[in-house]
Amino acid sequence: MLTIRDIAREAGVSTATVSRVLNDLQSVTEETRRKVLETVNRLGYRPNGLARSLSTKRTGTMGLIISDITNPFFPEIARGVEDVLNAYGYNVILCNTDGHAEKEAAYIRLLVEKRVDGIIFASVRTDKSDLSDLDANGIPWVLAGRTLPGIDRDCVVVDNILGAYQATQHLLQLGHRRIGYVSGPFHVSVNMERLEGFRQATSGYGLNASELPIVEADFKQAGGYAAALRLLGPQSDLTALFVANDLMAIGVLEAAHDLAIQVPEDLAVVGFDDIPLAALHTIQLTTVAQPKYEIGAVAARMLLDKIDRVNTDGDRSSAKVILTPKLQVRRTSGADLSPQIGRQPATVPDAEK
Amino acid sequence: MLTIRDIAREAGVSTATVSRVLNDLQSVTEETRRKVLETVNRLGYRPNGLARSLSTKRTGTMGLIISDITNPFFPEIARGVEDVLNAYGYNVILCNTDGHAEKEAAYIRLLVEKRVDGIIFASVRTDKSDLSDLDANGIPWVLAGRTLPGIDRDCVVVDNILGAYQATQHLLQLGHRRIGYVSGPFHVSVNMERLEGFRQATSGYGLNASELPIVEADFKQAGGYAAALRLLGPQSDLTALFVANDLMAIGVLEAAHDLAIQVPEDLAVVGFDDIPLAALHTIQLTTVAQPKYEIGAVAARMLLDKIDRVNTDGDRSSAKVILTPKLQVRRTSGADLSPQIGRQPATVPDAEK
DNA sequence: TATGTATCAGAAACCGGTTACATCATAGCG
DNA sequence: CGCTATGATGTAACCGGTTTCTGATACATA
Repeated sequence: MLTIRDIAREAGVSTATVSRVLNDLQSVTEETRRKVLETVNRLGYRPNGLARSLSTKRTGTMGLIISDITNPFFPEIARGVEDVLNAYGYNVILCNTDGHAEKEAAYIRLLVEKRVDGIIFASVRTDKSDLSDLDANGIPWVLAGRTLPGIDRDCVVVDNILGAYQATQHLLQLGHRRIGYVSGPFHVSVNMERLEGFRQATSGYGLNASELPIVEADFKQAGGYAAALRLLGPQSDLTALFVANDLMAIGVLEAAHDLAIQVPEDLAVVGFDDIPLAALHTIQLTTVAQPKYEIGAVAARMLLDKIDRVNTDGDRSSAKVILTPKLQVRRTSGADLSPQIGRQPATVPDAEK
Repeated sequence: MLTIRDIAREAGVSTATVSRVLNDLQSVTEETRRKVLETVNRLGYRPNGLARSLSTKRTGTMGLIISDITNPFFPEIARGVEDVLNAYGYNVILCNTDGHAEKEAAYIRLLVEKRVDGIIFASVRTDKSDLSDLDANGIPWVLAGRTLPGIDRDCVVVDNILGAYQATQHLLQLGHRRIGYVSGPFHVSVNMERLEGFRQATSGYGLNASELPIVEADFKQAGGYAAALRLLGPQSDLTALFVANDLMAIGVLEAAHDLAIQVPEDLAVVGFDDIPLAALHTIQLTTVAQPKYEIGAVAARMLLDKIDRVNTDGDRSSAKVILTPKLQVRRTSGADLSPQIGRQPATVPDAEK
C-alpha cells in the first residue's frame, strides 16, 4: 500500500507538502497542489488513518455502549447517535454488553486503547469511579437515557419518575386499585425511577405501594411473559399491570392471551418506551413514549460539545438535559377513546423519518 | 497520558522489554516481568492501540455495513456479527447507509483509511469494482444475506428464490390465483430473487406472472402501507399478497385494517424474513424465516477465516454458504391450522438466545 | 541597490508502539 | 580452561503520517 513518501517522490515534492495539500492547509501553489492531487488520484493513494491519528491525537471514532441492539428500544437511539456523529465525520463502534459489568469493563478497556474520541453510554453498569477513570484518561463521555447515582451532568434523560407517575395515575383514574408492577432489574437506575413514579402515584391515591405486587424481570419479552404468569395466577386479584418497558409488556400480552385473559377488559396493561410495534393496530399498547432518536441525537451533540470544550480547555462537563416523556393512550389500558369517532387514523409509525 | 517509555524508565528496563511483557512474548525473567507489571498497574498505563496497530498492521476493528439498524431485520444480524467478532477480540464499526450508494462509498473510504481488518456487507449498493478495490487494498470482505451479480464466493445467503417459491406456492395451494407482489427496490438483488421465485411458482400453475400486479416499494413499513393502498383499491380483484419483506407486510396489514379488509378472510398475506414481531399472537404473520443471527455469525466466521488465509497467503476467497429458508405458516395466510388442536403453544420469540 | 516581508517548500523531529539485531552473561561441554 | 549455545535484555530502526522550524525565493519599498 502506498505511503505519503511514495506520493512525495513521484510528485517531486516533500512529504510535508503532500500533507499540506491533503489537508488543504496554509499556502501551497496552485501548480504544486495540482501536481500532488494528480499523483494521488493517478496512483489511488489512501492516507493511513492510524498514522494520522497517532500524531494528531484524534481518531474520529466514538464508542456506543448499549445492552443489546436486538432490544427494539436501542436501534433508534443508535441511529440518532450515528446520524449526528457521522455528519461530523465520526464513526461509531457498537458495543453490546447485555448489561454485564465485566463485558462493559472489557469494552471500555478496548475503547480506551483504541483511543476513541468519546463514549456514549446508553446502558451502564460501571460506577462513577470507572467514569472518572475515563476523565483521567481524557476521554469524554455522556450518558444517554440513563443516569448514575451522584451524576447530574453530562447526560440526557427522560423524566422516568414523571412518566411512570402519569402512567400509573392513568390506571388509577380508570378505577384500578390492584395494580402490579413488572419490574426491570433492580440495579438498573431507570427501572428504580419508574418504580418510584409508580409508588408516588399509588401513594397519592392512598394505596400502600408495598402491598402491591412487584416482580423483577430482565427487560426482555420472555422475562415479561414469565413475570406475568407469576402475577396472574388463579388467585390473582390484579386488574392492571404497569410494565417497566414495552418489550416486557409485549410478553405480558402474550401471557395474557395464553391464559385466556382479555386485555383490556380483564386486565389493563401499560408499558414504557413506545417502541415501534406498540402502535400497530393489532397491539395498540398504551405506553409512555420516550423520544428515542432524539435521546441519541442529543447525546451525540452533547458529546461533540464536550470534545470541543476540552480542546478549548474550558469547563469539562455539560449540563443535564431532561426530556419529557408523553403518555400515549391506546387500547391496552381500556381508556374510553370514544371522543375520537370511529377508527383511529392510519398509523404509519416509521413515516416520519 | 503515559507511554511505554515512561514505564520502561520507571521500571528500569528498556521499552522492548516492556513490550515483551505486555504481549507475553519470548523469554522474560519472572523477576523483570513482575517488576514491569507492577509498574504498569501502579501507574495505570494503557498502551496506545494506534501506535500498536501502526506497526503491527492489525487494528482489531471490522466494518459492518447495513442499510438501517432500525429495520428489525438487521439488529439480529448485527448481533450475530458482533458476538462472533468480539469473541475474537475485534470491535465493530456500524455503518447505516440507508441504501444510498454515495453514503456507502463514503463509509468504505473511511473504513479503508481506518485500515479496518475486514468489512461485512449486509447491504450493498456498490458494484464489483469497488469490492476488487478493497481486494487491491488488501481488505478482506464478505457479503451477508446478499449477493452481487458476478459474485459467487465470499458470501452467506439464504436461497431467496426457493423461499419465495415456497411462499407463493403456499398461496397457490390455498386456491389463490390473483396474487400481487409488493416489491422492494428493483435494484436490490434479494428482491429480484424473491420476485423470480414468485414468477417461477405462478408460472408453474399456468399463470402469466406478467399479468399479476407488482408494486415497487422501499422495504419499509410506510412503503408497504402505501403499496397496499394502491393494490387494494375498490376495483381490485386480488385475494392474496406476497410481500418482499416483513416490515412492508406489517404495513400491508395496517392498510388492510384501515381499508376494512379482513385478513386472512378477504386477503391472505405472506411476508419474508420472520422478524421477531411476526410471531406475536396478535399478528401471526405467515412468512419465510431467515436465520438472521446465523447469517451474521457465519459471515463473521467466514471473514475471520479469510483474514487467516491472507496471512498464510493461501487462497484469498471463501466458498459461498447457502442457508435454507423455512416457510413459517401462521394466521395471515389463512391456511387451515386445525391439525394443531386449540391454541398455539406459547410463543416466546426471544427465549432462544 | 539594499532591505524588509510574505509566501512556498523542505528537513527532520515527533506521535508511541514493535521487532530485528546486537550485546552480554551464564551454563554446558569437551 | 576455553569455546559455544542459550537466554535475557538493550539499541535503534521502523510503521506512516503531521508539524515546527528554517531556508529560499519573489516582490514591494525606500
